[in-house]
Amino acid sequence: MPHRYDPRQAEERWTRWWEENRVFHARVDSDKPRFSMVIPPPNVTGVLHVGHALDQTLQDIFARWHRMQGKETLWLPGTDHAGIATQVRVEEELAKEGLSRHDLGREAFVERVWQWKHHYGGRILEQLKGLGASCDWERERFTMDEGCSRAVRHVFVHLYRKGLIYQGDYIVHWCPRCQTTLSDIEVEHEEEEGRLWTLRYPAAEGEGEIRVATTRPETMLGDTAVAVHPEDERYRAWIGRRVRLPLMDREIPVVADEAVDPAFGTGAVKVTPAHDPTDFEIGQRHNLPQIQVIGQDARMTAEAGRFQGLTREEARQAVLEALRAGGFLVGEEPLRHAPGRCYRCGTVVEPLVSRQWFVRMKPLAEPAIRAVEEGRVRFVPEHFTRMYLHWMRNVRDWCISRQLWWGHRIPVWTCQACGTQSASEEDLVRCPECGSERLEQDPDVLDTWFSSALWPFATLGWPDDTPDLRRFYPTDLLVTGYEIIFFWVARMIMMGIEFMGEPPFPTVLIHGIVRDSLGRKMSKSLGNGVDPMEVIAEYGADALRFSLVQGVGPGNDLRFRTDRVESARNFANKVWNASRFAILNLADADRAALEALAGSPDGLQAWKEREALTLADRWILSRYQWAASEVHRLLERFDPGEAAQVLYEFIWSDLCDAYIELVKPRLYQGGDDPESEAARQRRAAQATLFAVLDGSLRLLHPFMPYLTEEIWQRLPVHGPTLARAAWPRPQGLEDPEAEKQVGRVLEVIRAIRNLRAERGVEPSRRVTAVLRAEPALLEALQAMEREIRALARLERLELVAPGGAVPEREAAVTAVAGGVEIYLPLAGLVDLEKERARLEKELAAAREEAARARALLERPGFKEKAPAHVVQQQEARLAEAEAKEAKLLDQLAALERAGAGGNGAHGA
RNA sequence: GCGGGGUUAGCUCAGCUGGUCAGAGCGCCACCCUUACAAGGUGGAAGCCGCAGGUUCGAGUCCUGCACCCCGCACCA
Repeated sequence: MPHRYDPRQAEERWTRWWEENRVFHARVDSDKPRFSMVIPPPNVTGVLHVGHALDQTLQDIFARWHRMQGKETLWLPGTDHAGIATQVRVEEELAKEGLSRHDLGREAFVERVWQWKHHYGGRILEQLKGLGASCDWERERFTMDEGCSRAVRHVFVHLYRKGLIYQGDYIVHWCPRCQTTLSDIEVEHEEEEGRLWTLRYPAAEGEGEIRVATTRPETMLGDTAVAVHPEDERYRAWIGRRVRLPLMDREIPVVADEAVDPAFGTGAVKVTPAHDPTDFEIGQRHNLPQIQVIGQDARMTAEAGRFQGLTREEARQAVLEALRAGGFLVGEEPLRHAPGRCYRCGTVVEPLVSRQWFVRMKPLAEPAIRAVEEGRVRFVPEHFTRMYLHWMRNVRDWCISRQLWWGHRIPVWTCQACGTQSASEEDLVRCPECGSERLEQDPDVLDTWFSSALWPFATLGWPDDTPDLRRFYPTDLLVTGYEIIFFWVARMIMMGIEFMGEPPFPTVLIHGIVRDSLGRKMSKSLGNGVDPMEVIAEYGADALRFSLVQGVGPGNDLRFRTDRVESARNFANKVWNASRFAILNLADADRAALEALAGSPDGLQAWKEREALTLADRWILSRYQWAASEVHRLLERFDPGEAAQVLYEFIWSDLCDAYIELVKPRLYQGGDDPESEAARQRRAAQATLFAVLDGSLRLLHPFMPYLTEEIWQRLPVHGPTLARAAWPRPQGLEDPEAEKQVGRVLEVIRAIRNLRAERGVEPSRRVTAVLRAEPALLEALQAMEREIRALARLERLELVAPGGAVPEREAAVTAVAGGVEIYLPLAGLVDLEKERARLEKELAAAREEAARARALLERPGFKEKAPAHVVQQQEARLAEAEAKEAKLLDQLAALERAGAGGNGAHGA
């Protein structure tokens, strides 16, 4: 076994082996309890970023955990067709050939996108395999595959017939670059520096003028009114009058509307119903005409008169100039505002009036709200519930039509003969009303999220009643980031209830986003993204996974730091080397004996030489038991970050730093005679080491699958794959007495090491230690004498009962730890002054400790009201501190006598 | 404006149902290539747990107020 873990070759090998052996395949016909989960489908054009890596790692931990618990585990992978992103990608490719999609025509273009998808799409899933994701790759799905497409049509037609999908002329967000509509949540607002101009609109008749403020002067060309608040005294007289719109020479009315904020700007607002959502609504209320002055290409239309053809930006300048020239521009000031931008490309969206398809949300939202209120769907951490409910209670209708070619085409046909509009699951060739074959299908496609909303059941075969669907729906857990709670989670809940009669999952585990080391969001424009594949190449997939999980607090964002990955890599190497040590020392172990110990719930209980286990063995088994139950408990609470921390600390501190060192003397001792005491002790050590290592690898496997599988396969006894080995359950190994005693022994060892370090004793120099303690403790020290000598690097260890002789004060350095008085006779190294200083410092600490416990115990009401075990605990703490204080005082007194009688340091 | 989150060691963050909880990683100091591991070992320094009150026998841990930071939603003429 090499002395360093090499992730690369292990990862390649096991990725292949797991897949070839269908280790992650979920059988629909097994009678085991099931666990099912669907992947949040990544964008088919996408490449893995570190945010996916976190999301996938969390899911994989739960999938592997349940699989090891014997559940028939389905984790279903796939991608979504990402309408805008994919179409844009292929259009860019075409552009290099000097072509546009219109040159190809719709059919050929869509064909071309499919080709692209087959070639490049889904690379992200290959990357997921490299991360160790234990998906059932045989069940990979795509939102545009045949089954999902059928589901989409079925859903559309159902909602259409139910009156929950309607078509209407509304103002919607239009992205001039992507050339499509966007839903409300696809528009992002971020504050930036803008300007607020004040314009002067003169009265059409009579005297006066009204001043309006605007951030978009170019839209004034399409103004069809000025609005003021009905209660606003300043403008009361203006209501009903008309003003003359500059540049356009058009008379427009002044109307009163509640939507106007009298405190903002001048208190009067220009109304452009065709280019502003609020103005659109004002226009509806007052029957105002809509004049579209900006087109879908973000250039001025013919309605803009002499400004026709200019871009929005050019028009703004030109309009301002013209206004200024005409004396209509009366003010300009800076203003922070947040214009809407396309979440895909960042272009400022243009609100435009057009005919679009909408989903009526209220009827769908109500049961989805109830499901969460009644706890049938639960968010973890819980506070995301409020976010969900708040949004759902105020939800607005969802614009689902997109002016793209790549996507599910809206299954609605309009008869050119009789004008009937029909929705149909099958392609319509004949008008159901008049029988005409002159039918035209709606040109738009559906929002990608419309199909994603069906993901948990469409991927299991719905609308057919399939065995998969019956077996694996509803799923058991959804893991995703908070940024898509509205986009995806809420819509899945609505659709799941509407079409399956129950929510698609009982639990939604929400995590934060991964930021860069400075806490900034990762973005292409900043160039601060981290490529997980590069991280994997350098540190290994397990290290990346572990560093992400370790850094994750419930629902919180986390910063990606290379030093954490490095630390996780070091941990992997630590596990590797500890295992290497164990495996080397298990070479001659009795396989049959180990067999009984491997992963068996009562292996150690039933082990035939159980009585040979030492205090140290019982200690590590107890610690292991604690770690195992903690990890299990924390995973049940959906807190893998804390679980990872428990494992890290148990393996590194207890197993590696303490137990392996403690066990070395026994393992290194020879013994040709298998009946000898030495041989028995050695077998006990091997058994314990094996049982704990085997169990630890199982516990660690969901977090670091490759490393653990690679090691596990090298154990003298192992199964076909750790991925399906049994998850450790309680085995009754708790041993409080052993924990306490070994805890004290370790304290003593640390104190001796401390004394050596402070006195500058070379590590290679063997010294003698004299320990004085109560009989009960003495027994433990006696039992572990060899281990103490090894770890504290002692030549000799003398154990002395209370009152027994200890070295002369001037000839030894001393300490008190774990209830034991420690004397190190260090000829020539004793400095009485330093000794005094150190002992006094310790004494102060002990006194402080005692004082704290005493204060608590003496506090009025404490003994009466605090639970008994807490009182006992504090009493024990006080007794311990007082005992230590007494011992230190003894040592100090001895020091005084020595100091008075001698001249400090001299040989013993 | 409504809602949520955060403020704990130099840095990044854990601390669940209030009672050894003052922790980890990285960094820092000293010593050590001790036969699993220098991607390591041993020892060490370092924090009045944002501020002010309150509840309680007892509060980083619960409540109230305040300050600063972050994020949703709405508004953004």
